[in-house]
Amino acid sequence: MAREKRPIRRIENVAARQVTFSKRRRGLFKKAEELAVLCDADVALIVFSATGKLSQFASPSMNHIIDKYSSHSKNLGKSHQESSIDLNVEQSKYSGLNEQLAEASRGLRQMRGEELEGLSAAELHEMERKLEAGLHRVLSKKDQLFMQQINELQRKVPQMPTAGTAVAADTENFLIEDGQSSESVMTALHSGSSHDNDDGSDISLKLSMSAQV
Amino acid sequence: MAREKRPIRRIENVAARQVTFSKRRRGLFKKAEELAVLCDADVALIVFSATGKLSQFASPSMNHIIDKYSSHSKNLGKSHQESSIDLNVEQSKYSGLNEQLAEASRGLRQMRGEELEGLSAAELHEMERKLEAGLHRVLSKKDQLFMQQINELQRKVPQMPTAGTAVAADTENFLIEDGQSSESVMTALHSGSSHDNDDGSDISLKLSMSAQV
DNA sequence: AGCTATTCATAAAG
DNA sequence: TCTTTATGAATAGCT
Repeated sequence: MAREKRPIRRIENVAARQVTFSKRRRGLFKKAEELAVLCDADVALIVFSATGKLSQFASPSMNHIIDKYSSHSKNLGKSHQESSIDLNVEQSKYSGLNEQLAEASRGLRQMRGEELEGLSAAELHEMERKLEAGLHRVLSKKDQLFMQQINELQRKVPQMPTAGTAVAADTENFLIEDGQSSESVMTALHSGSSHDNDDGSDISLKLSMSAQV
Repeated sequence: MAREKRPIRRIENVAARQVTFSKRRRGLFKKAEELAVLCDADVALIVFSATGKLSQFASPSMNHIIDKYSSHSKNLGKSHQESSIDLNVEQSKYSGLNEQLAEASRGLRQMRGEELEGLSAAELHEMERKLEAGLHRVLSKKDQLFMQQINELQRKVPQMPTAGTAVAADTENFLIEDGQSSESVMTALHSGSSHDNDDGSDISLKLSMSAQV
């Protein structure tokens, strides 16, 4: 779609392939979300680059859709039905807990900025307020911690001029730097960042019923 | 992309939504396949129409990619082995529900900036990063929402000078990546078509269970 | 990463 | 749904 039409076959040049991958992946994910939003469809997109990097998008959530997909394809023949029933029974026992957990997980995801699709401007504003409040407390706590450490060091090394300048406590030069996070807007589902699973403990079990007409 | 730009929000008119769904779904699948071929990537795309019809595309195969995805979603189990195997693992998870709920709740409280006492500077920094990321997404979403509303109003009131300079609502996907090596083969699978009678006949009730870790 | 020239995708209408 | 057409988007090749 540009200076020249590109035949649809594997791009041999590695650099060119990577560039094209980046550009097209972006476009693909954008269109996936547009389809989900415009047409009220459930969409899940998983992409592994040739080098193994994962990108994903899901609306409403990857787990939801994969579950739906699994149960959908099982209708095609397995004696899966019985285990399904068992599971449902099993599930009802815990539905109370499950709901609580689902709600907590949803709260966490929203705090992370995921799953924002359905929210109104007012609700978004409320989220913003909460996040800012939380951020403020975390920053305060961090400052406090640094201050403690600095004071402690100063006590140990009284020779050092207590210059207030040293206190600046540029709260930013610490080891963790993640720099790379992606830019932009949009609610996509994501997981697995480079050095830690954003809170790997996002477990949710939910019981849902929906009627689509 | 045509006679007029269509704002990216749910299409209310059922017939129009259906038409758009058909067109865009075709385009999306085409691009998904092109990405897989051109860039030697593993791609899985699952789409459920608003009426519950399934369409799918997968580069080596859906199972291959979902498995890869599952194991990629590191640590703790994945839940979607259903297509492959164990439902037993699922059950064993029930026993830990309480713990999981407790942990999720703790996560929420920490996101709110409570209970920060025990954390190290590095952990605080990480919390800060997460909160900022979440805040950024929320703000972006809010901007996006406003933009939509403004655009909508401007379309309704064309007399109004387009003063606002319709700032490009930079809508992008948020993808996060992770490394892992892999090889890829190519086998495309594609199925699905739509034929929904939005007359309100296609009714489906579903009961689903999902566990996200 | 940005920039165009082109090709592609698609909204509206038939 | 399929076709046509005008127009907005995506993107290949460069820098």
